[in-house]
Amino acid sequence: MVSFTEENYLKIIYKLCASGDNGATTNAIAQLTQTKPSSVSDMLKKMSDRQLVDYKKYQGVSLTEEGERLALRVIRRHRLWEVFLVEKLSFAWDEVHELAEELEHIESEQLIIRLDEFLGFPQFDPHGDPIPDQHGKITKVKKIKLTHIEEGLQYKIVGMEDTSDAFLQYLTKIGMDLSSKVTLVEKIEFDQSMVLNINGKSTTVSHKFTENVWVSEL
Amino acid sequence: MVSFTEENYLKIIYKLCASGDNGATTNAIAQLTQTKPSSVSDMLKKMSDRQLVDYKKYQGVSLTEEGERLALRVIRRHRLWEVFLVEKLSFAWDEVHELAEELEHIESEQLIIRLDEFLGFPQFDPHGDPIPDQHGKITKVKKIKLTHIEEGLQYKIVGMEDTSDAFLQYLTKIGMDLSSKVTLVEKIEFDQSMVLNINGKSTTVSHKFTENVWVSEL
DNA sequence: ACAATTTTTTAGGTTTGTCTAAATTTTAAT
DNA sequence: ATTAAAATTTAGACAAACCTAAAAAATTGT
Ligand SMILES: [Mn+2]
Ligand SMILES: [Mn+2]
Ligand SMILES: [Mn+2]
Ligand SMILES: [Mn+2]
Repeated sequence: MVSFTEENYLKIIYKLCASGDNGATTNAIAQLTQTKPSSVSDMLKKMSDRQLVDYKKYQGVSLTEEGERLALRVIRRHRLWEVFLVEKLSFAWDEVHELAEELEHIESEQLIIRLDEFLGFPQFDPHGDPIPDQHGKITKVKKIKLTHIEEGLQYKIVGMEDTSDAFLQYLTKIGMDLSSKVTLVEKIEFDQSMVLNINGKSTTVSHKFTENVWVSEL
Repeated sequence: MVSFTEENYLKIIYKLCASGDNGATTNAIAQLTQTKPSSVSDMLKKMSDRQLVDYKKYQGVSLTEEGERLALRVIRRHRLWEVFLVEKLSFAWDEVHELAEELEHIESEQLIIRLDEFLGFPQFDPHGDPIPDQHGKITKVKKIKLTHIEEGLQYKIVGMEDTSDAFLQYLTKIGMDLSSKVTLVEKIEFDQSMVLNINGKSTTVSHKFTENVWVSEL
């Protein structure tokens, strides 16, 4: 049996390891769990004893095979609940994260199998992130950061790096969402900001912004 | 903020007070929470400090107004989730209790409002129990125990006292469910067992059985 | 009324997950 | 190669919710 808290740690460690190539650091985990680094150290020791993570003092941490299996289960549940909330209960995509953060911990294989079926076996969540199947397998999509798009080509938004409410609300404000079509109008060398054409409308966005949006070529 | 555990206590105390007319006892609560009486004593003291219950040592316990408000919120959530699981995810009525026991603690007013709407504002849960509205108001139905039905009249099943899996499975086995139609064929004075006509089929049931089924006259 | 039994509470502990403050290790800067 | 700074871990505590064993209060039977 893996606790609520352990599930949150597993998910966070999974994500930190997936983005960077080396293990997750104590401080990074503390920030995402909203706890102190000392608490994280404690927890990592316990999870290491339980063989959920590979951990050597001062050396960062990564998931064991079992840990990764469990992490992917939580991610699957999180994203399926997000689809449910948006598709069935008509929540906006920027309102569902916190709720899914709780729902993901309901422990029942049957529940998730039936929810998946009820939703029509969705492949992606409302933020464009792939939903692992029952065996933890994820559909990989070829995607690049908005930062690196080229003039003359057409792109489709497929996901966001930052999924904070603030960011998602800003996206809504400038009329960008999943499957929006984008082309590069002009790249400003000075500060790497970009003038984009989003669904026909021209908008200027910062480098920080373009680093947080994933697109794929059409 | 009321914790997961407190919500379970509130619900249990509500139900114990609703059935019997005097307050809930420590032992009864311990049995339903699956804890020891000493743990219940501890918890009651804490909940009393927080003004969720009226509690005097050795005197049993009942809910304050605030406690009752919170209890009804949890009951509402529990029953709405049960409807969701049966109506939308096609679970059987005897499979949903444990799951709803977890889902009921997800904290979000909006979630429940939208779930209620999605389900079409149901009045009763899959076991025939009324669902409190947003303000905690419950639709009362005139109902009697199966034990007290009379010959010559027609009755409809409207709820169960015992909602354990064992009981619900037995009901399924003898072909009785919510809104089944029942008439009394014969009452055996010796042991108070009854021969019933359930949807046209004749079945004999014990006194213990009839004490656990609620019906209303048609 | 009084002893026996049952119910309830108190005392003292445990586990989980967190904290602050202090110590240690690693990394970065001279 | 030292030293300063940053990251991490340890030490010692705490709150929530539970436990067992023992004490106290309430109830029951005679
Ligand atoms: Mn979570
Ligand atoms: Mn998502
Ligand atoms: Mn519950
Ligand atoms: Mn029910």
